Amino acid sequence: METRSLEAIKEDFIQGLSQISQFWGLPKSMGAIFAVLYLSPTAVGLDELVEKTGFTKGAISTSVRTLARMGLVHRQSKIGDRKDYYVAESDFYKVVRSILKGRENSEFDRALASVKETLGELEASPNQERNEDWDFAKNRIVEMQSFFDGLDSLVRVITALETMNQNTVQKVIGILKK
Amino acid sequence: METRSLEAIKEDFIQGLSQISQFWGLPKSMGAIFAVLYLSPTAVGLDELVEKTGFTKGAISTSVRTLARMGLVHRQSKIGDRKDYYVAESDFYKVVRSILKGRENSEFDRALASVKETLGELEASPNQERNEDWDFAKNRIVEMQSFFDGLDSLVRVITALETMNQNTVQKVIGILKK
DNA sequence: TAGTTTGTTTAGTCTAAACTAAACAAACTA
DNA sequence: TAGTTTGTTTAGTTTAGACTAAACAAACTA
Repeated sequence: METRSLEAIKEDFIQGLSQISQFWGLPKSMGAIFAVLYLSPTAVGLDELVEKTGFTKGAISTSVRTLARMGLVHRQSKIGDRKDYYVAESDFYKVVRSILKGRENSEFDRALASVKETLGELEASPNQERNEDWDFAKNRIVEMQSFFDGLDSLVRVITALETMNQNTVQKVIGILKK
Repeated sequence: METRSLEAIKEDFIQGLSQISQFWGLPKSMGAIFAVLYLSPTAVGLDELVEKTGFTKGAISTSVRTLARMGLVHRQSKIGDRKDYYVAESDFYKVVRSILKGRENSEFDRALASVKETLGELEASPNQERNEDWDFAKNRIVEMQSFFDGLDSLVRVITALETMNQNTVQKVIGILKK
């Protein structure tokens, strides 16, 4: 088997995370940036990110801020240096919880609220509208609500956890298996 | 409060699910189609979906097939009628498992495989490449692997479940809380 | 056979948003 | 003060992919 330089391998990794990023509907630049930071033992500045990823300053600037908002990277300052430096968050469980937390006020919740609103409107319908079709729709929407409420409780519990790690996952797996 | 006709309320619900669909990076048409089917007590044909959603035949045809592949809708035939009819899957837990199952051979797994490949290449590096930078990268990628492996086991267990319902979720929440 | 009724495929359009290049702003330095 | 070094914003380009319109295919019907 042919062996390759560490730099070449890192470049492949960057491409890989870019693909994953794009698969999840996120900008490819975000995956690339995270990949660079994740494999770097030291904090990395914006200009170095430009160099390593091939994106422009503007793209990096906006993407890295989004990453920071999601909790995937952290911004650092060095004393006597006005450059910003970035490091990757390497605790993925922390990342998961950070992303779940950022869910509030999101487009997602607004859309879900509209589903809840549908239920309210149905219940406010005058009696003569209440045929079998109405009953069916009402029941369906109530079912959907209760599913989403379950998910919501789950997310709430996860974000409230003080710690979360491999062991947490193992415990859950244990419960599900039996 | 003003009351509205059942049809008007349904239209709002269709818009709501279209939004959610788009939020998750899926075509809006998929959300709209599912909404129509979900609120319909009877199976619905392609032409009726066109009418109720406002999308063209082509769009409905492709979107509804994708929905079927994901397990969100089911195709039905009526004897002596060569039209296809569709119904919504109303058990969302079933949907979740169906989606998790369909994960194999997906773009996601191919990307993850490339991460695994990165690890293989690192381990095949000649000794003179192995400085602190190499060590750091190797450890980081091993950590990432183990996170994804944990997720993978979890998904595997979920897809293997014979049943999954509100109660399952409640049990998990119970575990996490304590 | 030609004509219908259905669903699929294809070629092209339109839109959203990621990205580039360059102007800008802010904080420092000589 | 003018000049640097940094990050951000903006105007415009590019691209991906959802969607439309129309051709097509397949299965039936007269």
